[in-house]
Amino acid sequence: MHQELGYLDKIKEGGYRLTPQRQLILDTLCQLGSHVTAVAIYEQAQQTMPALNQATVYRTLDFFCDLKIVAKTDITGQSVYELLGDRPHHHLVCRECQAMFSFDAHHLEELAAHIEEEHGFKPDFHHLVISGLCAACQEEPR
Amino acid sequence: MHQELGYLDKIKEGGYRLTPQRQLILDTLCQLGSHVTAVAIYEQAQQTMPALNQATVYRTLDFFCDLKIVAKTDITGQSVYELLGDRPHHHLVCRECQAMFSFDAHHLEELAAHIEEEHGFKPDFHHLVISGLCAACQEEPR
DNA sequence: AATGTAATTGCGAAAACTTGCAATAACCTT
DNA sequence: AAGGTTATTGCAAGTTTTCGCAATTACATT
Repeated sequence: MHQELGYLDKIKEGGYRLTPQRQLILDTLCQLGSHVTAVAIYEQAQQTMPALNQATVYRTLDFFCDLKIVAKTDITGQSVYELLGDRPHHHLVCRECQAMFSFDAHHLEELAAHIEEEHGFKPDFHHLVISGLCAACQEEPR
Repeated sequence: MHQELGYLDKIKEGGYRLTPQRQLILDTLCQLGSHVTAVAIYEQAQQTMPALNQATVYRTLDFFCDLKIVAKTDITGQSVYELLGDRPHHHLVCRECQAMFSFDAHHLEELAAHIEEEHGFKPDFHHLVISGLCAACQEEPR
């Protein structure tokens, strides 16, 4: 159940340190689930560690993004964070109702091939956000 | 040469007003070229219109994004803005050297078809940013 | 177990961005 | 051309996010 161990390894491997703050923020991300704001994470985590600083939360989230432990996404003007599992996945965000859907990475493989062929550029595709109109909102008149 | 007219039409069509501020910011975007920060736009535009306010710049850029006149992109933690031409295009950003490359939208058509088929979701693909490793940086040892 | 080194934190201040509100001005109608 | 309506601006205050620096502390080494 706890794949958190994998995250801890990633931190250690890079020669970085495993601090209580980092563990706490990781736990909090697990607890709060997907698409949480930095402030929400801060408020929740602070209940366990009152001395925790906002700046530390921002820095830690940034750090996790660099390690690809966490993805930062801009959803309709809000920055939200989310733990990335082992398997890369992507998001479809409806521009009307803001609903989010996940979709698997395998669709992107041919796109990746095209890009690499034409531009010599090797895409990462860690976490893509595609905006559009969901099925439900396509039905509605307005 | 001046496709700015097209932009002006877009504004009018929506029932919005064409103010000197909006014209100025549009001009400034043309002048400064692609991938400029809001602050850079403000500083440049202010030389022509000293009373111009920062908040107006942010609101105007947001407004242009809604009208799809401008795209806002997060490049390595910085928000940058760019005029969109008639033809949608997308960006490849190298995670090492931060170089940017454009690529045409037509590659995305089959991806769009897949997504629509499987999820009933109609993607927009106005402006995608794909991170990865450019040809030059793939060569380099580190 | 004690020590040294360098990554990480907290703090305070700054920068970046947003928002509510009253005043202004674009543009539609006459 | 003048007037009315309402979108848009400027201002000032608020919120969110970043940054420099000194103090702390994780962890490798002894």
